[in-house]
Amino acid sequence: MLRLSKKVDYAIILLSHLGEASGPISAQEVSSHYHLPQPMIANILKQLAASQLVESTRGVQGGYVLQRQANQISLAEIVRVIDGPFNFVECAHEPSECRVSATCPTQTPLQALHGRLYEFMESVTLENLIQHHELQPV
Amino acid sequence: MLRLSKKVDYAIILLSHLGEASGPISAQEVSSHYHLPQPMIANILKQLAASQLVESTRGVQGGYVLQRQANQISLAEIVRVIDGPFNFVECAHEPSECRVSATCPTQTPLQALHGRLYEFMESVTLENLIQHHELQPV
DNA sequence: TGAAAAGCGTACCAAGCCAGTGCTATTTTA
DNA sequence: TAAAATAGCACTGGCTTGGTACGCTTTTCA
Repeated sequence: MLRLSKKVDYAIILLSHLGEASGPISAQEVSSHYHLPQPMIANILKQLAASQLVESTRGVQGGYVLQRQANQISLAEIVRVIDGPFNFVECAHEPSECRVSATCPTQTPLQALHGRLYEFMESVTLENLIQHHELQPV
Repeated sequence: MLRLSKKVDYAIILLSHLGEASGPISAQEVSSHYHLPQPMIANILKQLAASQLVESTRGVQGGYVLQRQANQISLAEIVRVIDGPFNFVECAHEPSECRVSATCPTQTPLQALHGRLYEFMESVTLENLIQHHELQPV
């Protein structure tokens, strides 16, 4: 639990791969390179394209390239695009949906915690993930 | 996604409540105080007791008390006890279960990321959550 | 001594989510 | 015009999560 979804894992791999390539890469290429299911990969790339993280070219010799530089793409953004908004605790975005928000003794610190994690994930870029850089402190 | 499970949320509330109480608190008391389902609360307290986070006393006037001081209980431990081992990425504990571990370009940095998050969650104590303390940097 | 208050153990279930699939249409190039 | 690609859907099976049920033991107290 509390793990990145498989789709996010795949997205990170895909984006890293694109980040290191020079030309457009097709879903087919990536899926055969990593032995991952092609339809899955294709779907994720579609999502990334719809969210303007990658640019797509149709047709023969088409494929995907990063739309921004790797140091301009944060882990938080990747997660958000694939899995939807990041909610470490329910009350972070929808306090009204929490049954105990009126009496909850830990709401404030949990929201602070959420903020800290979010900043952390914002600070980690695709470039960090590609280059095996030491991750800088939060 | 990437959120604490409801059970962990409840566990944090429970433990905070116990941390601020003087005597043993029963499942009944907590559930009526926060308007949470009693069987759910009882189950979580059982788990916490089985994991030596809280101490239980049976019988009339029985209930639960923290077994350690609030500054000796980390968020990581609460999550681990309720949800099982924390696996931000699959490869953090079971590289063999990852289909692409041989060729994955981001394994090392993701594991580093996992380590950073884990340390962070280790560093946040129940006391922090109770006292609305500023969370210290990672 | 027995009823009530509390925890213990374990099994169970329904709804929702996630990983993965399928299909058809469109675009581009050779 | 065929082949290689993306685009846009809709669908599904299985696992996880949140929550429930039930019978048992321990302790207190009238």
